[in-house]
Parts: sequence; structure tokens; C-alpha cells
Amino acid sequence: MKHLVAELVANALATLPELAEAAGDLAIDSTMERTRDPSHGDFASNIAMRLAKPARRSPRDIAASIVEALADSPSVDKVEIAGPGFINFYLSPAAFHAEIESTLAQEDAYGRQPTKEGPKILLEFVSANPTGPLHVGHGRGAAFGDTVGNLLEAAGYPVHREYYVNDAGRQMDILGSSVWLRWLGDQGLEVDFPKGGYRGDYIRDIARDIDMSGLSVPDAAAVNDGLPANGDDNKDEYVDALTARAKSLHGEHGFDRVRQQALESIRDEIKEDLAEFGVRFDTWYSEKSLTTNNLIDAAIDVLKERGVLYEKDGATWFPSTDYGDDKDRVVIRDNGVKTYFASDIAYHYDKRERGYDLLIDVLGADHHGYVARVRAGLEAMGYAGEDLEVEFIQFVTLYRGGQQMQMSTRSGEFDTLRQLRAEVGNDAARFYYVMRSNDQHLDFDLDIATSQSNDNPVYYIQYAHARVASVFRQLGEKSLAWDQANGLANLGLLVEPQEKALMTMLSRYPEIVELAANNRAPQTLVHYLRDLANDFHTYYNAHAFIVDDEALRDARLFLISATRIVVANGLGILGVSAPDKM
RNA sequence: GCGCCUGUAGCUCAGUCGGAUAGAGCACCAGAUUCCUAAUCUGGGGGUCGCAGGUUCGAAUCCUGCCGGGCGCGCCA
Repeated sequence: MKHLVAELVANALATLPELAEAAGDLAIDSTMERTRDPSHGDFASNIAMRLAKPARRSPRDIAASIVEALADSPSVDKVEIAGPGFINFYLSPAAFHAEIESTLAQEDAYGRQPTKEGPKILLEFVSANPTGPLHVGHGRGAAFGDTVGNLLEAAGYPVHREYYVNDAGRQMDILGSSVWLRWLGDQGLEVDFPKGGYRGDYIRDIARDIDMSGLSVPDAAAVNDGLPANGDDNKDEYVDALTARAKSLHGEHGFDRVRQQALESIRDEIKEDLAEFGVRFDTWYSEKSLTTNNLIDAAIDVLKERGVLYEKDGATWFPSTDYGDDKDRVVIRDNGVKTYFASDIAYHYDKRERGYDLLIDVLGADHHGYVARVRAGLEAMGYAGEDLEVEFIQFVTLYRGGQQMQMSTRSGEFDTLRQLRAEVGNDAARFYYVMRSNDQHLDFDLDIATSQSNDNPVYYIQYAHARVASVFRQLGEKSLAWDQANGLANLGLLVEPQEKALMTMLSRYPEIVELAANNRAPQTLVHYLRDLANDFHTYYNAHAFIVDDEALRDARLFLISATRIVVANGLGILGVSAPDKM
């Protein structure tokens, strides 16, 4: 609808050479906005003010020229110049009728744009280390990433969703050792559990279920003799020594079996968790595969060929300060081991090499320090740093009874995504996670999320959907039928203020989807749906839909059908269900 | 010290590329149901948009400085 009005202005401008020149490549769409105050019409353009300086004419004078050049349109009733030079457009009822007609015609597809050629987007999110279950913080990244993916797809962008599995490096050794030690414990061996190990109960569960056939149980002395102290100041040393011990007792291959089973067990739990949460991925990209496919070496070779790497203190460095980073970064350590940074730039290089134009990473806010160096890596390898866009997710704090809940693993209070979903349900969890801007800290109030009352915005929106369904059930019980064509023909009967407000709100939906997608801002859609539900509930309370007058009844049912579709489509993007009954 | 995020009603937060009189929910107060689900609706009070400058037709929004809160600054992953 916005494009429709913008096009009128664009066409008018085309007939005014000097103004068109002043406008240059200004997007007319960007001058057009919904009015906040109905007395200003439906849309307002500030183009006259924007052109005042380049055209060296007064805004109101420019506005007058444009209005004069506007072609007549059945969609526009009236155009006015107001204030400092706003051009206000009053749309005709026919324009709104056409919009809801198209809502019913397109149903699920309403608000979705046809798939564009590009840019091809690779959306990476969650990517939690497979060393433990997803916690409530990861849940926010999952809900946000999935919703942004849905929004981008609805806006027509080809999106590929990827989870980067950190299945390589020392943390996998520590995971393996932790499981191994719990297994030894189950076999009756006493070993001092490392302070730097993974202590959660899930490690014990994995140890209990693990297939260790063919591996012999060592005796306690063979495990414990000659280990360093298990103190706070050398916990790394102690864990590493245990890993080495496991490898020497069971062989590389034997330890790898433990490590691999632990990894797969946790990774499968994560996959299951996300699937149940309605979060889907197209690929699970293994960090280890970077090594097996020689992609890290390949990336380092590219940097070497470009002559950007240098040697210092026995290590190989990448001069990321040349690209705006705080300090240079090590790529290969003095012991020959490649750093995580090397994997990271290889991974992002590979994303671009796979043909994705725009890389969106959804990261926890504590990772913001990595962006500069990864961008630097991309630039050094010949891609633009702006190809990488990062959306940071701020922390989540749970509240119950007005009290902040402790969320450390050790405290034993609940902190996993699974527990949260069990308590508040998927719908409320997904809704609350994206209700606030991602760069705002989130206070997640469990009391409100679980309350079945007017406090709860999830139910408020779902209730609008259920009410429409209920109206149609009532219609059936009264042995009445809805004549859709008759409704369409009689939309002109919808003249109540609540009906006009609802139609105006409905017509905004496609613009909201596009705006939320472009800004990676799910909360924009959340707030819109809340406002839409409000307009619907107001209408519901003010007027009966199932009235004796058939023409009016069919028209009203047409309008609330459109409402149901928009609510369902919007909730669908949020990953929240749209129930017919509550 | 440097970097990223943040500061808007009592509380939790929206606020589009700068736009017209700064919005919503909760909380508080007063009302609405012979009628399609009251998980609803209507009305009301409540603001130095952290502070100070600057940019301009116009600033919560952009720039600079200061103050407060969160996070990060490893040859860990």
C-alpha cells in the first residue's frame, strides 16, 4: 500500500524535471510514512522538505508543485499540504477493501514477498558449544535467529540457516575426560574430579549410557599416579594431564570413542531441543571438518600469498590492527597448533566461498570483541568487512515472584532452555524472547509468562485469533453460512470507526514485515500484533458480527477473516501457534 | 585505560533514513456482560526522553563532552 502511494509521487516527480534532478536517487518510499494522527490522513510524505535545499525552493512551494502533478487515483480521496510542507494522503475506502481482498486471496502468503535473487544470506545462530545443554541465554539467540530468518524469508531473501558446531579443540578433550572420569567412578574407581572439568549431571548420564565395550577398566594407580595437584591455580594443567592419561591408557582411538560419543550425545540433545522449540537449521557445520577438509590451511595459505602474515616469538601473526582491530592476533602458536581465530576466519572465508553474499552472525553480547578481527580476516582475504553483519544478543535474567533467579549451573536452580520451555511453554518462551530489542537486556518474568490473564501479551494476541474462529463456530451452530463474495461486494458497509481503524491496521502488515526484516527487529512485529489484537478486541466489544442483515454480516465476517489471517501469519513468523480455541 | 551495548512514565519497554501534540503493557483509580469466549473492552491521572553543548525548517533519534549501568579486551575455545 505504501508503494502504491509512493509510486504516485514518483510519477508526479517524473513530470517535474528540476525537482526530479534535485531528488537524485532519493527513494520516494523512504519519504513516505504512516501518519500517527488520523487527522493527517493515512500517509504523509516529507519529500518537499527534503528537496527544499537542493531545489532551493520553499517546502510548501515544492509540495504544491508535486500535488498539482499528481495523477488521479481511485485509491486516493484527498491530498493536502500541511505544516511545514508535509503532503498528506487520504486513502479511499476502496484502497483498504482491495487490501483485505488480497489478504483473503493470498491467505498464508499474504505479507510474503516473492523470493529475490539476492543477496543470498547465510544466517548463523545459536552455535553453542556442544559441551552441555542449551541454557536460557542460548534460547534467546535461538528464538531471535529463527524469527529473523523467518522475517528475511518473508521479505523475499534467500536464507540459509547454519549452526556452527565447535567440535574441535581442547574443550572436546575436557568433555571426553569428564565423561571418562564419571565412567571410572561408575566402575568403582576413585579419581579426584578436575575443577576445570564439566561437572553437570548430564555428564554422569552420558557416562552411564556410553558404550565402552572393548575398553578395559584401568586400576586406580594407573590413573592417579604422578598427576599434578587439582588446585584452583593449575586446573588447566590437571585436566590436560588427565586427558593425556586417558589417551595413554586407552590409546588415541579409545579416547576418541569416548569423546565422540559424548559429543554426539550432547549435540543430539541440542538438536532435539531446538527442533522441539520450532527452530530449524539447514546445516550443522562441523568445526572439525575445517581441519579434515584442509580449509584452515587453505585460508592461511591465502593470507600468506597475500603477504599479510608475519612471524614473531615463534608464532605466526595476523596484523589485524591494520584493519582496525585493537591488537594483532596469533594464527599459529609457537607449538604449531592453530588458534581458534584461525578456524574462525577460515570458517567465515568458507561462508563467502560457498557463495553467500551476506553473512549474519547472531552472537552473545560477550562475543563482541571477535567481530573486528573476523572482519579484518575477511578483508585481508579479499572480501569486504561489511559482508559480515553481527547481531548481538544481550543477557537474559529470569525473575520469579519479583526476585531475580540464580542461573549458575552449580546452584542447581533451573537454567536450561528445556526447563524453561517445560515451565512456560514454547509459545510464551518464543514470544518473550523476541519481545524486546536484541540489544536490550531481557528480564524474563516467569510469573507473567505463565499467567493466563490479561497480563500476558501472548494470550492476548492468540485470543484474537481464537475469537474469530469462535465466531465462525457460532455461525455454524446458528445454521448460517458465510457468503464470502457477498461480503466482498458489501465492504462499503464497513463504516464504523472500529472497522476503519482495523482495516488501516491490517493494511500495515506487509510494511511491518519488511521493516522488521530490514532492521532484524522481531519486536517490531510483536508490537504490531499487539496493536492489531487491540483493534480487533475493541471492534469485537463494540459490534456484533453475526447480525441479521446478511450484507453487513458477510462484510464483517470478511473483515475478521482478514484479521485472522494476518494474526496467524504474524504469529507464524514468530514461531508461535495460532489456536482456534483457548 | 580502550572498545561494544545501554539510560524514555512508579515498573518493564516501543519509538522506522531526523518529522507534526513522545507511545504501549503492568501497577493505580472509575466503569462496561439479558448479546459471537470478560484470557475482553471504555475512560482517567502519570514525562526535565541521564546531563550539557552543537548540527537544522525540525532532535528521544545525528555529532562532541560528561555522568550512571552491562559486557569484553588470552599464543583459551
